[in-house]
Amino acid sequence: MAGQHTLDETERQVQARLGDLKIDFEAMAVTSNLFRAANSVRNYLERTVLAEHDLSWTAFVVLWVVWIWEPVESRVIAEEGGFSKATLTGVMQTLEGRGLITRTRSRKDGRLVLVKLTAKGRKMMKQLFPEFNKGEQLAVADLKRSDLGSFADLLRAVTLTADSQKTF
Amino acid sequence: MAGQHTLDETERQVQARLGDLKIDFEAMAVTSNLFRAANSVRNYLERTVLAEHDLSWTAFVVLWVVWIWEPVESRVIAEEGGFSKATLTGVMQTLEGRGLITRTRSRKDGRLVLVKLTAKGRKMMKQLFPEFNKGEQLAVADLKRSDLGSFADLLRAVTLTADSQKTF
DNA sequence: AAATAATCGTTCGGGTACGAACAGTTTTAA
DNA sequence: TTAAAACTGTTCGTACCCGAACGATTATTT
Repeated sequence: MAGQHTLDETERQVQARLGDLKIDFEAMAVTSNLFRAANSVRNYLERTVLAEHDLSWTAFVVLWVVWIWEPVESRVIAEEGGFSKATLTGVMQTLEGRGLITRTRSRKDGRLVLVKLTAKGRKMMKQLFPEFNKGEQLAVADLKRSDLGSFADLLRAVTLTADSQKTF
Repeated sequence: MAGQHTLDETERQVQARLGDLKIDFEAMAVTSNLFRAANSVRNYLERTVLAEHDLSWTAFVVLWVVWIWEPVESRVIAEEGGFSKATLTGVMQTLEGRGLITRTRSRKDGRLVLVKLTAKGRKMMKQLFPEFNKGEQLAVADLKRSDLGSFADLLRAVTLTADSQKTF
């Protein structure tokens, strides 16, 4: 994954293909490294912690959100997890089939579906999350501890900016 | 996407479910915001720039790598783009069907497949990439320009750390 | 109260996404 | 040089992943 080409070389190639068109290479470096980093951490966690429990990334995110906020409506899970309602339906069918969550239609509002963990699901998360957090710790292990706060702030700022562009 | 729950509230809920088990909340904040940010930027770019050209995220990444480094071997594209060879095969079949790339077996090494853009593919990228870069610019528009360099460095460090954990 | 609009979760179709198994090619060992 | 090992890209099976269209429910308008 860690590209074998240098940043300089890449910039030269881009410029060669675009003539003297102005490109913002700093923005490009940030976003491309953002995707690389997210991909690497995700792959690492999927192949280690999550694989042991036979969970996909999205399945884990769903379980996590439900674990923290149950009972919780489907739309909240989708919004909190950053994927579509369509995706969520499929993943929840899998999780329900494995006996990790339950879905019940809300009595107050017939449009809503309330999601909860089963006892089995709660037991899994209680064991799984500390392992997952160990993996998160490893992923940032080479960073200066004092940088973590501002790093998270920068990431939050990017999220806010991108999300605000959503509706235009 | 931007979670409606505060960070403090989330931490309290996690701790309530784990008793006094030690959790690294700083690492958690970094990684969860990393995924949020990557997701938001990706969704934004997919819905705007890429949708206009009817391209998926991965399809764009493939085109980009080929555009810069053609002729390039399949394995390099997969490594550079951060996805599996199996995924790549499917995406390239789509792109070949749309007449954007060509695949030819290497004469020097019969195992390799060399990928190039067609004239149509090159024309598309020449128009598309500047638009894409405009989107990247927007995604980091609210950040201080002077922070971009160290931000990219932090992201690179996370990638290196996570990738080095890959083989254990 | 009746028509209209908004919201929610599901379904559908097509395109990723991955690990594992595979066949073909090249390299290495013996 | 022949057998074993390593490597590359494809196929297979299963599970996401999304936008669009849909039916059901609730809210808003008039």
